[in-house]
This record gives sequence, C-alpha cells and structure tokens, in this order.
Amino acid sequence: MIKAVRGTRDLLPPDTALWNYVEGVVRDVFRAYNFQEIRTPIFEETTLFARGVGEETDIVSKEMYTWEDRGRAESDRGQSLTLRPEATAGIVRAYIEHKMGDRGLNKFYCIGPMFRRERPQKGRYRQFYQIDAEVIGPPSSGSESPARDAEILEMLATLLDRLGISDWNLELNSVGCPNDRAAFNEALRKALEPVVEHMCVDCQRRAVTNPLRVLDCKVPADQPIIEKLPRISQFLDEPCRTHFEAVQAILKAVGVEFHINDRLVRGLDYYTRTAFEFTHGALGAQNAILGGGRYDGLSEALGGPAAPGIGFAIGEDRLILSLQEKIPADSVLPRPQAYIAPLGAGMNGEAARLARELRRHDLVIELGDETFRLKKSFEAATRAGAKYILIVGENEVKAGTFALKNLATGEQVSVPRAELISKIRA
RNA sequence: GUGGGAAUAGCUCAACUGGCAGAGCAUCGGACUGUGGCUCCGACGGUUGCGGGUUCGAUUCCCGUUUCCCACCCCA
Repeated sequence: MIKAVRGTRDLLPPDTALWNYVEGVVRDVFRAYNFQEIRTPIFEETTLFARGVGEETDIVSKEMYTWEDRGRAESDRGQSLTLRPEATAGIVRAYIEHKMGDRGLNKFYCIGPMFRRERPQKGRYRQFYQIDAEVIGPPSSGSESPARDAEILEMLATLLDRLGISDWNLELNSVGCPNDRAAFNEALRKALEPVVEHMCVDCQRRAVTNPLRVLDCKVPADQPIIEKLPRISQFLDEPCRTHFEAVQAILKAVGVEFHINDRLVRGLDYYTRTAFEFTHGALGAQNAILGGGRYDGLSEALGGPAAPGIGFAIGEDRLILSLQEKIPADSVLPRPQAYIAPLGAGMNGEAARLARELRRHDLVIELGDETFRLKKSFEAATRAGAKYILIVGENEVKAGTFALKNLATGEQVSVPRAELISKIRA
C-alpha cells in the first residue's frame, strides 16, 4: 500500500472543519487590521532562501527540499529550486519584484504549506502550515515605527483570545541592529572563552558557530554560566533601545501582557530589533505556537530598496493542536439542514428537483436514493447529522405536500411545497 | 542527524512460558415491504508494518528495515 510520505499527513473531515474555522477567524481578525492576502509560489529559486534566511541557518544548511530543475532545451535554463521553508523571503521577493513600495505601507497575510526536512515530532511535520503576516514598506511609510511592532503583537493577542486560547505567554526581546549584534557576538565570544569548556557539547559547538544560540541552551548545569554572560540589552544602540522601549510602552497602553526574555534569540539571520514568540503549555517540547520579529535589512539583502518590515508566522498545525481540546471538530462541522429521502421507483428525479430548489436558497441538503428502504434513509439521515428528513414518495408528489420530520424531536408535519424553505430554515 | 518507546481487523485494544489470531465499536444484511436512534440474529473484515533468522511450530524470541509517538537538535 502506498502511504503518505514521512512527515506528511492527510487532514480529514471533520478536522478540516476546524482548520477552516480557524482560518475563518484569522481572516476576520486580519481584515479588522487591514491586512490583505498575498499568495506567492510554493517553490522559489534556492538562492532566495540562501540569501534571505541565511546560509548558516539549520533551515538552509540541512532542512530544505532542493532539486535541480534541469533545462530541456537551449532556451530553457536549468536552475536550483527549493520548496519554501518559510514565507517571509518569498513575500519580500514579491514586494521587490512588483515595486510594491510605491504603494506605501503594505500589510500582507498568507496561509499555506511550508516544507522542512526535519525529523517529525509532535507539532512538527515536513509539510506543515503557516499563517503568516508581514508589514513592509519604505521608511517614509512608517514601516519602521514601533507602532507597527505593537500593532502586530496586539493583533496576535486578540487573535489568540478570539480563538479561545487564553493561556498564552508573550516572550519579547530586541536583538538590535547588525552593529549591535556584531558587538554583542564579540563580547559573547570573549565571555565564553574561559568558561565554555565547562558547558555541554552543544554549547561548545555553538560557541564557535553561533554564540547567540548558547543563550537558548536548556541544559540545567549550564544555566549558572549563562546567567553571567552578557546580554543583548546591554549592547543596543540608542535608536534600538528607544524603539524597543516605545514598543513596550504601547503594549502597556493597550493592555497586552508580555515578559521580556533577553535570552530569546531567533533562528533566521534576517531578524533585527523586535523578536518575539507566543508559547503555549499544551504543546510538549515544541511549545512555540508562533514566532516573528522585525527584519529591517532583508529587502536590501535581497537586492531591493530599503524596506523595513515586521512579521510573524503562526504554526497552524500547533495552533490546531492546542485548540483541539477546547473546540471539538464536530462542533464546527456544518451539518445538513435536511436529508431528502426519495422513496420508490422514479422518485430520484423528483427529489433532485426539490434538492436543487432548496440548495439554490442556500439550504444544506443531503440527498438519498430511491432504492433505499425508509429505514435505511432514516439511518443515513441520522448519520449525516441532518436536522430534518424530507420524504419524497408517490403520495407526497401527488398531493404536493411533503412529510418533514425533525430527527431530534420526532415531530412530523405535512408541508406544502411552497412552505418547505421557510419550514426547514426555521 | 542522535536516543528511547511502539506497530495485531476501518477504529480502540486482547491473545499466559513460543502452540487453532480474538473482543468491543464501526460496516453490511435480516428480524421490520412508507418511519430512524433501542434490541436480537447473522455476515464481512487479517501477509499480526515489511524482510530475514532461531524453532517441529513465531503475533510472541533475535537481527535488519520502514513508519508513528516521545525527547534531543532546531524551529512555527
């Protein structure tokens, strides 16, 4: 038997109803903040991610699905392509390509699959879904303003609350600008030098490859050492410090709770200044339900104009996971309002006509088959979760009135054809 | 990429120390020819993940492998 490949999975009803419900709420909330949908390709030139996300990141160096798309003719050039491992690079590419800076401030959102070749785990798949939003524009559009950072964070708090996820925790940090980072990295390297030999093997590796990540270490024995290491907050230049303070001031003004975590670092190279994560307890080790931050230099790194931006990605699979206990998929699954049961030879046509009419009035109708005995029709109607069963037999067609029975109460009435719509809708 | 656990019917799970592969639910049919849910009867359903080994005999023990789960790494 051919099975879904490792790390991929089928989303089936009724679960898909929950996914649609979540995406509906997301679109509603985003609309209130004037975000508009963008859809970019699922694969891009490999160099986009290499330059955008960073060659040295785990994502680029070992997790991408990359292949050589070979040209088949002189006029058809071959190139290295990659399934998108995240959304921001593609969106910024589109922003540059279509010169969208001319429109002023852009607020995009995008919902779709991403691909990373990692070992599957709870809340982690090789094809997974992200709900992504970005605010990006030329500096003159206010894209750099702390108001945008705060707006996004407040929107996320609103979204999670609206979905009924109240026990989230917002971890906030500023990773500064590239200059701050360089100085901090240097200081960190120096501070690590004398102590790193007492740390775990991972930290010894990170101390060389990416000292920032040492701050992320969870090994208990390393914590006393990490506590004494320098913090990025001590290295923020004046503009970055002011920016970060302004973000916090607005969050306090709107009443969004957060806590500063100056050990929060993010895995993608393009992040600057504001970095954040929303975490949730019910997710096991993969407790980050969403993450994001500012990326003021990304557009330039991709050869575009100055276009500060800030965005986030929600792990939709994880969002659903933390929601499943609270919202049973069945509760958001649309059910037929009526099940039409044709009864006896020649009734399929009559039933189909009636179904067509009712459906044109936006009623949700399930349709049976004339060969079913009534008992079977009732069972099918009950199984489908229909509110009513509507019997279409010779007697009904002749009389022009139809037997309509409420499956929950057992109440049955005879309804003239003209009144069916209002009766079923009631 | 590393470590631990698991895999038996569509689903949830049994099967003693190695000895006929089972139950509940679900599905289909009947009791019951135009009135469901309940009940009763019956049927269908299996390469015990896959491959090899040990054995008279393997769901059971051993090796390999695949997938899933959990954790590490990393991230959403």
